[in-house]
Amino acid sequence: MEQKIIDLLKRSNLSITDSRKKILESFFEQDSALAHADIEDHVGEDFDRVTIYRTLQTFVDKGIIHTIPTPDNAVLYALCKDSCSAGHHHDNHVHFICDNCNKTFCLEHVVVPAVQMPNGFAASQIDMVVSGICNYCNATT
Amino acid sequence: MEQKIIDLLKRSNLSITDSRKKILESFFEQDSALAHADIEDHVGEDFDRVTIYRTLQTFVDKGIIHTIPTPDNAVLYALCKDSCSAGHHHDNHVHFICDNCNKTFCLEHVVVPAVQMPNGFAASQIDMVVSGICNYCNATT
DNA sequence: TACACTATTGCAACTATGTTGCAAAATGTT
DNA sequence: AACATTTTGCAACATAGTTGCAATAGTGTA
Repeated sequence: MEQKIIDLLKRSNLSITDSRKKILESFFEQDSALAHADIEDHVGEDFDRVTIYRTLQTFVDKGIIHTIPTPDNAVLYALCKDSCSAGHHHDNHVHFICDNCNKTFCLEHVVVPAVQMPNGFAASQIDMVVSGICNYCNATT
Repeated sequence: MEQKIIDLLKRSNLSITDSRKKILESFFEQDSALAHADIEDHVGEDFDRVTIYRTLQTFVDKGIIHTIPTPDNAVLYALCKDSCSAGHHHDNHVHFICDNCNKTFCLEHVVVPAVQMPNGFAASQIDMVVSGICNYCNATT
């Protein structure tokens, strides 16, 4: 784990710091997307709020994580797959928010469908967020 | 216009107040969706910030307006079509954000397509936000 | 390993956004 | 017009996010 994280930082041309390691760790330990507050909880008092903001921004810039739009307007972050590179996200999958456990997942294999735009409108990016009940909650109720 | 607004308020079982009239007016004068800040600009110093928050919330509850999720996590509001009623929004159209003029539009006639969910996931609501260039900006550049 | 250079962090202060309780004012009803 | 009910404005508070700057830690080089 430790080595995996260090490799990822090196590959992204980032220096290896405690905060970056700890924050990336949060993402690897969790299969769902994380809000800023979740990360603050995970890293505890070790790091300043501002450091977390800046670190997340750095990770987004380098293509390590991506942000997820949510209907309730909270900012969520999730790990990018390997096909993302600095400044160029390949984030065309559907995101899923569970109404029960409130976790957000990247449905990596569900591609956002194309839609026919009205005359004059040109689409460059499409975000699709589905909410409902996730597979874990469905299995346990 | 004045009468149209009063009728709408009456139909929604809301009392007719200056702030509600002025805020509804903002929506009727503008064909695109409005952020809280836009409304604050439009109504000027006439009303308290808190009043605007509460009025918008009331309108959402009564099915007069609906919120739009945006990728940059700003809250936007737009008028509902007549098919919306209190507590029951029929908001299954696609929303469009122009990268040029930054306005947000409801594409009333573009219905959100269905997507195949992975095993175990049950969808109850789907939000789709498209960004690109709107018809007005395309026509004038 | 020690040095110097650069990048990163923490702190403090600030802005923006949104919420709550309560008293005052406006609205609707009789 | 008088009353009961809503709605509003104010003040205070809570949360989220940003910026400048000095202190600190990380990196490459000798």
